[in-house]
Amino acid sequence: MLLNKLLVASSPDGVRLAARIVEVEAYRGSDDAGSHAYRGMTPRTEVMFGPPGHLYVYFTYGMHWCANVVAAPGRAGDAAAVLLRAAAPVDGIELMRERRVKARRDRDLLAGPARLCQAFGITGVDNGSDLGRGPLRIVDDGVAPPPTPATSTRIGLAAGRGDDHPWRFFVPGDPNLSR
DNA sequence: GGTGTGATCGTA
DNA sequence: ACGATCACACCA
Repeated sequence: MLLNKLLVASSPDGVRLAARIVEVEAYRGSDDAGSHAYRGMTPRTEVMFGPPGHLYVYFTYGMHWCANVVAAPGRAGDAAAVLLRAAAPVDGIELMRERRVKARRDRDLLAGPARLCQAFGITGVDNGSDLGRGPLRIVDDGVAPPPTPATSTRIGLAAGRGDDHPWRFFVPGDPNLSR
């Protein structure tokens, strides 16, 4: 359960960035038509088939990066990942504002998978990085997950492409959720 | 608050 | 040809 865990990054200039994860989506593999891994492993999705706890980063719409945490698949040889969709700023808000000039208010800094990557400086060079060892980490600082996480269908999927699975999970009422 | 549209390019 | 999106314009 990633909800309410802390995403932490130390930028090159030593600034600590931290944000509390408030919205995620689960993606599976061969049984999930909405997943990049649906049609098996490709160069792009290789990391998704690898060890859990690593970062799967992909490029989409010709301009955006999005980041997933690789998870343990239901069956060996299959794939699973959790897309980081939104987070609440905790530390390093100044740097986040510099990287997200278009954000009108602070709750827009991390409210969306590509926005989150922009604020944290996550790009393709981070693909495959180990979240337990690298400059990007996910930390449990003792804040419990919401007792009853809210759920919905996943966002941005075409009809019939797994869009009916209720695999979006979020902290109910959090102001930093994606649109 | 909501809806609609263009941007921009790697992937299959 | 299309996408696990965003920003902006416009309407309410």
